[in-house]
Amino acid sequence: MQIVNEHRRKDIHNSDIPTVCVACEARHGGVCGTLTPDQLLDLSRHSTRRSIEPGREVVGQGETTDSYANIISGVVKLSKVLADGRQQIVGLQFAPDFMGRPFTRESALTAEAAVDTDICCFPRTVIERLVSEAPGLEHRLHEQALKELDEARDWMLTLGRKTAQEKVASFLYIIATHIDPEQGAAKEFDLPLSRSDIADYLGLTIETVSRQITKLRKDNVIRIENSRHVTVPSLDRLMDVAGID
Amino acid sequence: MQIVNEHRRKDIHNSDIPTVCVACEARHGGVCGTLTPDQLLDLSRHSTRRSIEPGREVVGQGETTDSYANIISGVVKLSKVLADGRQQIVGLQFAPDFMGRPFTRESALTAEAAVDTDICCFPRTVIERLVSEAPGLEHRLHEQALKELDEARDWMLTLGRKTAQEKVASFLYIIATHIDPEQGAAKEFDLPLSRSDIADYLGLTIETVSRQITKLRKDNVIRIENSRHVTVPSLDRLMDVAGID
DNA sequence: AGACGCCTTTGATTTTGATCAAGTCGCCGA
DNA sequence: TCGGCGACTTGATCAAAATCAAAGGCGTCT
Repeated sequence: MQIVNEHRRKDIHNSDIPTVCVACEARHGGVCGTLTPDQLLDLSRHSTRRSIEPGREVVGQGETTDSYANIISGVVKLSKVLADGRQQIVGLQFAPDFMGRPFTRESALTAEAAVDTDICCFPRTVIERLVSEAPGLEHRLHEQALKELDEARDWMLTLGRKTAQEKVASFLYIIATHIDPEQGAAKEFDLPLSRSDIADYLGLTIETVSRQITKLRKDNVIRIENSRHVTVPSLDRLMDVAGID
Repeated sequence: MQIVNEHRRKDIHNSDIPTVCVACEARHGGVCGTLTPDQLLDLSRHSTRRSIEPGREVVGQGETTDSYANIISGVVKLSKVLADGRQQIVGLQFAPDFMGRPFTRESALTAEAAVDTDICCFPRTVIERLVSEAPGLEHRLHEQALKELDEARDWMLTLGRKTAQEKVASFLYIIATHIDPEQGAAKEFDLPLSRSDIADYLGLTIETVSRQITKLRKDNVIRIENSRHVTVPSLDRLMDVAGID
């Protein structure tokens, strides 16, 4: 595991106010704005940048989490497994999301990089101290939790009530709009997940995912190259197939 | 809709500190402890008690929510529907949960009483003012959001990866442990949901739910009277069938 | 280049749960 | 007491997705 942790004293000690983490030069998902310059400096001093290759586990289910992290780039899968190995991905986190589970030491999930991912970690003790000092930070974490809750509930509708075809289209829609949130235009992107991951996200098997992707291709809803690179000519068409109003 | 709103000045103006909402005599899911007596009085003055019969909608999907509520007794279903009418229950709220969606005016879901339910409502303006004054209240709301997020993700595993039998057993397990959280003992309770609601919660059809309940009965995992009253002789056995480790 | 391994696709068959279709049960009101 | 109605159950059949099985592509290592 590659650790990069360089604190640039020059940025900190000169007169301009830091608004960006000195360890990773990122804004930490909007948190920076909720902190005073001193608090940001405090946070930055304790932050550690890590690069994670696909498939590497960040936190295992049931392990103690002792850090929070901000995703600088990449995609992280959050998943749960049953005793017999059946697996369900319960959330995807994209930059610049926060990861971490406030106010509990046990992680109920496994977090794993889906593609090459850079994160910036902070010890929970530092975050919890800052939360007690800066109410704006708790508000920011609260908003993140509410966003994840909304996403989880949307996905429950997909898992419980949509057909395989609609599920796959819904997944492509999520990725397409995350990669490039602009409306209207044709979308082109690389899938951050393997067929196996997509199956675990959708509650399907690999074979069903593959067949449904083939069907979307044959129906000209999407184009595919190298099994990972996707073009969506019309997002409206995709939404229609996905059952999104 | 029945409105009960009686403010007992005697409780407020005598010397002892109020720790309980004067409108409904409840503790509002632990919120009371996060407020000063003055703030609690403020909240109580604006609170309104409502009784809701089963099936009545509290807030419709897409409607503006202008109040928060604390569930005094009963069960509330949170659900989402697709354009063609397919429905998914995305959460159940039991007393003394908080309901309401902080920091947004649009409700993405429908909230509906599953059984006779009493709630105590506060206007969002009051809650949001108190949040800005009392950081402990935001913390309390944050914890509620995290609890709902955990429950949603657990349920995603059920929806995506469990069989019909495991789903029904998982549902019974949730109800059993909510009604009576004590470990070990045999559980006996009335189902707060109809077969149709259970189906919408589990992503199944009524018929499948019915067949699986019949099977659990024949396998002596549960006993049933009047199709609503359930006895679970061994919670361990139920957990086993539900695939809960 | 060739061989191995992994991911993906495609095909044949089976299974699970959905759908269609009658019943049954309990409750309420005439 | 009898209908009638809604909620639930049960049975027969069907369809969607899982499973089993066999390729096909693509990158990498030798």
